[in-house]
Amino acid sequence: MKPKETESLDATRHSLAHLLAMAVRELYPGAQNAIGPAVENGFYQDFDFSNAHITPLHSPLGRGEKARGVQISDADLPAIEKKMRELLPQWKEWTKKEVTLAQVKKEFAWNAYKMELAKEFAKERKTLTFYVCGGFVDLCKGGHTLPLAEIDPKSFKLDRLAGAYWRGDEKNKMLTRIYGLAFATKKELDKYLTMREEAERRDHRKLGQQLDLFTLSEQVGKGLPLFTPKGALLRELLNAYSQELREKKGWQKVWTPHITKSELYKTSGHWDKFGGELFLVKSQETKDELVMKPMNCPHHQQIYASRPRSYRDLPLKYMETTTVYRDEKAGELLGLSRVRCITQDDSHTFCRPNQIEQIYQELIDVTKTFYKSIGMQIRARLSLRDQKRPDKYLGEPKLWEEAQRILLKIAKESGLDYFVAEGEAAFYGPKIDFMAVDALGREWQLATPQLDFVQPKRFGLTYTDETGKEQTPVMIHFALMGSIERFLSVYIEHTAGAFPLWLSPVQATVIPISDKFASYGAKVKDALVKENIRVEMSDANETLGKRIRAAELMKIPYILVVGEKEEKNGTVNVRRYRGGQPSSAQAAAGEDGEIKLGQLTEKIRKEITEKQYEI
RNA sequence: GCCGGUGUAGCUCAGUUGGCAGAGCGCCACUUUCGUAAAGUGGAUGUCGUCGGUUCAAGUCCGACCACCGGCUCCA
Repeated sequence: MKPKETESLDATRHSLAHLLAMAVRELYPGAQNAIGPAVENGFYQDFDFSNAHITPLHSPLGRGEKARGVQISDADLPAIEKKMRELLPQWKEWTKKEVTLAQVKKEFAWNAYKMELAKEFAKERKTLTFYVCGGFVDLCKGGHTLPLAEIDPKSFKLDRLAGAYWRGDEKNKMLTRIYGLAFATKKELDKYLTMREEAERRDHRKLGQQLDLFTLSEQVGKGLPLFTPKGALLRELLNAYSQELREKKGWQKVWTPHITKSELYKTSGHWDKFGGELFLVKSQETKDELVMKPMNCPHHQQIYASRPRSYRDLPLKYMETTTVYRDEKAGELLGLSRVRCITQDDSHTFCRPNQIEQIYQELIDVTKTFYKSIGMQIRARLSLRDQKRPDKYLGEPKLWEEAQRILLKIAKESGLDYFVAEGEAAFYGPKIDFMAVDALGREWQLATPQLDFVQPKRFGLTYTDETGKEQTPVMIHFALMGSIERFLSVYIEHTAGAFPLWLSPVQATVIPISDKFASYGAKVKDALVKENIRVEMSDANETLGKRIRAAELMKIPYILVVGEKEEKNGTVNVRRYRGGQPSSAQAAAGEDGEIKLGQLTEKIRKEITEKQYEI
């Protein structure tokens, strides 16, 4: 979409927020409306219904019996939407009027929220303006271009109800927010709704259940997922690959415990920042104040500090896949995407400043390879500190500038598609975030190499340089997938559960046409097992169609049908996931259809080893 | 945490104004042995989220709690 069109669409969305306010105030006299900007896909308006009542005209229930305080639910949205459409034709022209605070008070004395804003704006010496349309007056800074009456009444829709704190502050009163969706045309609105349905179909929580990958138990606790054999296999395969790629570049596994004295995080600086998120552990034997580890960097630094280091030892590359624990707010937990036990494929590298570039290059290489193998595109976000708020960050400004200069150079030279985001840096250093783009076009922050000059200094880490002087090493944090749980939530939705062959928990299923061919089926299965291919054989007690359907629903990449013809020729009839019944043309091209057993195992083996992305 | 919604069989869901808890899939048994997305017959399956209240009678009405879902920066 061109910027100009976006602009006018936003103006329309903002205007619709005004219309929404009018509709609500007609149906619920006394309802106070608050803010109402355009948002990503539509608009919203916050309301306080505590002084509202339903007009008798619209609801006989409202008559006197509950004069004050109305509760509304999703069921009321259609009526409000209908009212909006009714009012729409009158919204022909926008009139702007500059007003004084006194005039605002005269119009909006009943609306505490409008008054609060108006008083504030007056104090800031902003010009107060009214915008009037369709006979509806509202305090507004403007931005209305189109006569609302001209839009397609079907191009917008009220979406859902939500609670929202007044001005986004949880100390304030919670208002009822009504969200609407609006697009330039009905067609685009429908397209968006279809996309959202698709996202729902791909919801990792749903697929996790359908494909038997993980489960949540009330008895275990919120945000603590349990992985089934298939899910655990997925985790292991991904992690093994993540570690294998780094192992090839010199990273070495280390191991650290899951609980630690809280002292460690006081030294690292995490206590002040994340103290509230720590799970506390009580020792019955000692007086130690223990916590579940929320991250691994301090532990890895203790390994570094365990003996004197020379510049010849650097870079020192540690990696560890381990679970850390964070006590997230209950309302923020969600499937696998927000959990309280987070498994990181973590690594920490200690190096000299002049080695940073090389390490980054290695990490970028690893990242590119990994994401290519799983079929996701990546983009890099260069996260720098907010220039205006230096107090948010630890460390000397000079080190920051140097670090930011280095990262910018690396980003430019890596050939990565990158963009700069100010104010997104970690408190201890700038970083490059890799954003993965999923099948629905959504972007997710996953892999993140982060440069850290602060922690090594705090822990007093040193190495002896070639002149015999003590120096502080630089530390680079890096997790390829970030958190495996969160990564899986994204990846399940990206693939809709149809994983590439090398990651499929079950790679092939053998389906003998009938019991008569079960022994040949077993032979085929054994041949695949011998090649370390994950294969199952279905029980011939069900009809062929039903077994094929079951295999398709479980998204098994290779469906191998064997019957009389196959047994006689020593072949297998290959049907790929979602490929339908193999045609003779495919067979001729050597793709699906009849294929010699030996050729099949070779073909599958090769596909697995090459980790080709094929869904 | 807060606002709104939902909670009935393993899964997806029905259950009118309060009156003997249901369907499909799955599961189990038997029959069928099949050539590419659901064979047939029969059977088992429930603390209707939990606790309390109203009632002759509660899945249904009232209250509290729990879990899950949508949302809570984007300043008229």
